Parts: sequence; C-alpha cells; structure tokens
Amino acid sequence: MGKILSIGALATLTGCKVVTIRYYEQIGMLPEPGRSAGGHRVYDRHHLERLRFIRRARELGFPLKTVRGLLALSERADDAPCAEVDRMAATRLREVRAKIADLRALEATLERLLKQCGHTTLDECRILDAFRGEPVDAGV
Amino acid sequence: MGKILSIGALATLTGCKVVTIRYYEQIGMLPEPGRSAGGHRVYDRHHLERLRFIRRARELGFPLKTVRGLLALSERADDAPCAEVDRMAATRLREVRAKIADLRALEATLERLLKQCGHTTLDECRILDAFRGEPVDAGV
DNA sequence: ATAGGACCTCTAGCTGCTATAGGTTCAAGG
DNA sequence: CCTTGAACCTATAGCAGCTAGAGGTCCTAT
Repeated sequence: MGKILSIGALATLTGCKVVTIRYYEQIGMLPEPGRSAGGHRVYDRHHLERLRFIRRARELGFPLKTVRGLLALSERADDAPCAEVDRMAATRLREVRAKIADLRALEATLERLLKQCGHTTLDECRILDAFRGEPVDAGV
Repeated sequence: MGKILSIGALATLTGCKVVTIRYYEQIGMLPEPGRSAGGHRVYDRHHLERLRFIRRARELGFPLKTVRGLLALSERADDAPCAEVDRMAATRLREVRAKIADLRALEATLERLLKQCGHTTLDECRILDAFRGEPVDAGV
C-alpha cells in the first residue's frame, strides 16, 4: 500500500537520525521526496527501502561511496554477473581483518603497559616512561 | 648537545609528516619553535621529545585531547599518584576491546554473506538480498 | 484557539589530518 | 659568487560522515 511517511517516522523505522536523512538527501544518496502543502518532506515505501539498504551497508562499514555502487547494482538487478558485489564485500572483509589485527596489537601493548604500572607516582610512572623513552616498536 | 633541527629533519626522526607538525603547532600541541633568519622553523631536543611522545600516544589511538592530558601529567612528573594515567590507559583499552568485538561481528557477517554468494547474477545475488530484505540483525 | 512537538533552512563544527596554490629560503655544485 | 632545485613558508579549502545550533514555520491534539 502507498503508506506515507514523515521524516520522523522514516527515522524511527530505519534507526537513522532525522538530520542524517536530510544529509543523505543533500549528498544525493536519497532522492528528493515529495512535500506536504506546508513544505514537510513526504516519503514512501521506496524511500524506506532505499534508506534501509543504505543503513545496512553502512552498519557493515561500507563507505558511502561504495554504498552508492551497491545501490546502483541492486537497482540494475539484471543477469549481469554479481562478481563486483562479491569483490566489494571481499575488500571490506580484508579491511575489517586488517583493522582487527591492528587493534589486537594495540590491545597487547596497552595490556602490557597497564601490567607494568606500579600504581605509584607520576615521576616514576612506567606508562609515561613508555611514551617518553627512546624509539621502540609499540607492538610485540 | 643542543642540536638544531629543521622541520624536515624532525619529520624524519619522528615519522610525522611536515604538514602534521605544523598542524600540531597550530592547535597548540607543540610549542612554537624558534625561527631562522629567513623564517624557517628551528627545533631543538625538547620539541623532538615532545613530538615523539605525541606520536607514540597517537599510535596507541589516544585522541589528541587525551594526549594533551598525558603530556601535562608527564611534564608535572611530581609525586602525585599516577592513577589518572592508569585510568586513561584503561579507558583506551576498553575502547579497543569494544572495537575489536564490533569488528569481529562484522567479520562474521561478511564471511557469511560471502559464503552464501552463489557467484551468479545480479538479480539473484544473495549479498544484495541481504541489504534489501526485511530488517534482520546484521550480527550473529 | 493554542500549546508544544515536529518540522523547515542555513551555517558552522567535529577529528585529524591532507592537499593545493603561490611564493621564499637554503645548501650544494660549478 | 651565482645558480638551481629541494625544502621551506603562509593561507585556504577539502576529506568522511555526520552533528549541533539558531531562528523560524507547521501540524495536531486538546
């Protein structure tokens, strides 16, 4: 059915903030909706679906630029091979894994620093020493 | 010894880019250095140490605001307890762990999507379906 | 009729840099 | 001493992805 939605309703349904919806419109991620007599934005099912798509892709960490590409492919939806979608997801997966590896190294370093801390005074703080000392690899 | 450094030399020694050093000066993270007759910045050992401190803290992901606090505590270096340093590091560790957990959920979702992909055509792409379908928890 | 919440536009701000333009200085080779 | 070209200078704008604020209008329920 052609249910009609205010921007606030759309925000509630998608978990997207009102200002973010307007921002997406501004940068062309969402088509301009209709307007009520008084100038309020009026959305329909298509906007809802598109915004949900965007939100989900964003939750997986795809940058907006990539989301645009995914939307384009989704709208095409013909019999072309979906290899490009696959590639985008694989790229994102590699990024996520790389980031996890980085963060794990940080985690180890921070754990080590915290363990070393004698809980004494500023002038003999081992954590501050670690920042001050001669160049050392932060990781390992 | 009172060795003198150009901004480029400082950049090389710290692994920090020249423009970033100027940026740090601009936002008050680094004190204004002396100048040569022609107006070039001239740094000394103190700048080098301070910048190294900043870099190391940044590598661990502390935001600049926190680095300011750490620098202040490092410069105090009296017999006050170092609990605050400890707290900052512990906070950062919690953030890192939370981020790792988030990313692992993303990793699992992306792996699942990629595994589902039948490598066929756009109109029956499972990955796109996942973005399009009804609301589902992305994780688990 | 009116209150107050939801909506409107516009501009500026956030983090942490990075990029560009258009010019000046410095150090090494001839 | 002079030239060349790398390194330096300032100033402004841009990136991602929103978020916040000011100052005003609309809509709906009582």
